[in-house]
Amino acid sequence: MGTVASLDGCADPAAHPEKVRLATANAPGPEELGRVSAIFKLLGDPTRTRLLYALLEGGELCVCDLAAATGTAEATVSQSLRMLRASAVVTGRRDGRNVFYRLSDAHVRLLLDVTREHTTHGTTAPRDDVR
Amino acid sequence: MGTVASLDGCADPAAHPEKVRLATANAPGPEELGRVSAIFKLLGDPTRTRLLYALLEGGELCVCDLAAATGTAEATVSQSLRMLRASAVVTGRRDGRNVFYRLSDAHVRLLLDVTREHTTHGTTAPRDDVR
DNA sequence: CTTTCATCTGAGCAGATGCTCAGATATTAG
DNA sequence: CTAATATCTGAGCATCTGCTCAGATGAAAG
Repeated sequence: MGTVASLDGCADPAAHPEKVRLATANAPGPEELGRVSAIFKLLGDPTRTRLLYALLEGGELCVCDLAAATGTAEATVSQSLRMLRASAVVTGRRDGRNVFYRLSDAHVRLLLDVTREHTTHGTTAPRDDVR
Repeated sequence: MGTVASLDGCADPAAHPEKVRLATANAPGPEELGRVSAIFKLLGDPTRTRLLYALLEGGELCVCDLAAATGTAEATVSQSLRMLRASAVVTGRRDGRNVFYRLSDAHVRLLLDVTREHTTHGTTAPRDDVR
């Protein structure tokens, strides 16, 4: 049989065991993967995305400012911010009766920038060119 | 009345109209925002996240390889890839009976890298330190 | 042509998600 | 103290989402 490196065909478990092993070995473990996809899921809701871009542009805003800037009910904003805060996407700072929120760190800003650029002049044209 | 720049209090529509205007002006429009959050939503499902990190590490894999590498049914993998392809997150290339997928561009790789780093040694410790 | 294999697709269902509403909590003003 | 304001929270519901299953499609082999 020999160990032919690259042969197509997809039986047993997989066609390219080496690559598969490489992928499984270096990929994030279950827990880390959970955290990562949780972050993305948070950014994946339009309401929360709106809030985050408002913070990206506005710098630091309180709940009612965010509500006004995004056209969202304050209760909704508050709940959204709670989730974002729980995953350290945003950070809250209390000042009197207001709580001011901002993006937590440069990572988050980078994510927002990169993705916006990707969709703007990216490869984002909906395609289905495989077949 | 004068134009006092920064006064707390949150009536009328907002407490800090200037920042609000800044945020609303520079933020992505409805359509762009839809595309952006759609991208994030795609990355926010654990199954799809797994697939993407497998591609990030493995380079280029066919459907059955991805199924094996991620422990996911092939039908599920195929459907996930269809969504990812529709938003140009991955790209498919047919070779014989196999279809090989890879991450579309550097933007996607950057997103995966940045987020993984963010969760690893990031500010990601779940906190609720506002109150 | 028929068979085989890899991939794709549609339907149906269990589970998750976000918004709204009403009320609680916290902080400052009088 | 009480009143007022900003933010937070829990419950309920309408909606969406992803997985599974069965069958279709496309490409190569006999």
